[in-house]
Amino acid sequence: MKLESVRGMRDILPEEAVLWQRLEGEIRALFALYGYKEIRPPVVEPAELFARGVGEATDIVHKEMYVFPDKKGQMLALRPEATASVVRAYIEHGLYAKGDLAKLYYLGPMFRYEKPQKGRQRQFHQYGVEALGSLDPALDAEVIDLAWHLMERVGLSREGLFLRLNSIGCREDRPAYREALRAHFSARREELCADCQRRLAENPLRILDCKEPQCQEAIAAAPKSLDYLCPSCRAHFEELLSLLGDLGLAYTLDPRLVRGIDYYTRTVFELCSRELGAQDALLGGGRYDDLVEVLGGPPTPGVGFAGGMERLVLVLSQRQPLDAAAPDLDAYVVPIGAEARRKALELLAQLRRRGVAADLDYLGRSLRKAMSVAARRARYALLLGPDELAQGRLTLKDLRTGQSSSLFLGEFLANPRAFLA
RNA sequence: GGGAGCGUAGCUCAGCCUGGCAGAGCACCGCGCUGUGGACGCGGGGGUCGCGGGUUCAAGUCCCGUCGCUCCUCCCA
Repeated sequence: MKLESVRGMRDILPEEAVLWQRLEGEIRALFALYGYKEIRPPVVEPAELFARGVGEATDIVHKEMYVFPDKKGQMLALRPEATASVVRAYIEHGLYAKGDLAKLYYLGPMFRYEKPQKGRQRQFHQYGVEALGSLDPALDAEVIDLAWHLMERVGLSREGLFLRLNSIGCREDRPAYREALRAHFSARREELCADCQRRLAENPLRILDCKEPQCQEAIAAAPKSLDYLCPSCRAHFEELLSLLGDLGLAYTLDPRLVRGIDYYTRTVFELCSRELGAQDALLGGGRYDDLVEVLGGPPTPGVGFAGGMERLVLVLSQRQPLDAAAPDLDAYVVPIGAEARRKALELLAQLRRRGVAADLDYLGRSLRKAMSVAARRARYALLLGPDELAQGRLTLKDLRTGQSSSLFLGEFLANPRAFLA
């Protein structure tokens, strides 16, 4: 039997990994710029954490979570998202007792058992931030500013993106809104699709998300969560909109935006790309003011977002195809003859100790072939043959211009950087 | 979970409809050029045609199953 990677879990090969490294670097740098510190929770957690945190009834937990017993029968889960883990760690280590906001970020693999397709894998990677401990709408605005800033930083223009924004209110507002939706849709039950008739009983909020044409009219006429906000939630949302205006950040109010995780309260948002297909959400997030308490900590509000690495890589690489031929070395050493090769190994070791990225041929290729590899991988070739050995020199060839020059080995090694501009 | 399309060389794909020697381009290796890459020419290596079963004198081609990928639905990152 041929061994292959598990369905929905793919290899990121060196060519693509270059882009991943660049993105991860920019993400870390930007998060640090906003005062977020990295946290690395485990990939495996008690299954119950997600059942309680994300919500037993959500698709993510109910249908898509990898759950398995360990050798003692404890039910574990591969994390389907990281917010619940971060909050668990926040409570477990008493981070709320440090007397300040906890601003945390993470980067890593998540797992959901779904049908794989473009922009959706079973093992995928998310980056995200969580700010725990303040209800200030300025923090919502900061998180959204960070999201926009990150997109700009990695090279995505504002024109190709749009931010969907909504407020779904706090837990006091929810029952009244749910009833209003139920009343509205019950009256028009006949025009709803089969799925939505079922949702009517289970969770009428979900109907807003439906894309069936036959449901659109009823959805358009549905009561909006914004009309059911309590005075404090309304004030919070209005302040957020005003702050976004000050920061010049575009948004589209979307009364249909509900999101698929139970812990959200008040602000919810998604940043989407116009250049992707069905899976167009690059990142999504919002407030979760009850989550810390639900997971056993002191009442603590929180806000954050999570973005998908794969989707970012997808958008970026479809605008700018990956360059497989990009040189990865400063210099390629090309020895001629057995004696020169011994000397070349020594030269190579010294170059690397001086911070010069260098390599040589280990496949016994011909000089011609070695030069061709050199041209592909490095800007400079360092030739070392009997002639050079006799004089204590080496030949430096600039592979871009084709110009060669002869240098004394000692002089070159004293400061190789000076010759490898 | 439901629907559609596609799996042939490392990569991109042709061949399948209408069964009859497994192909092209790129990449790789060698030589022309034994101390110098990109161009050119000549030559070469590489394949259980995704996997399993069936029909047939004969299956890459037709049928069934299965696995994988892609798209839609769904869900979301």
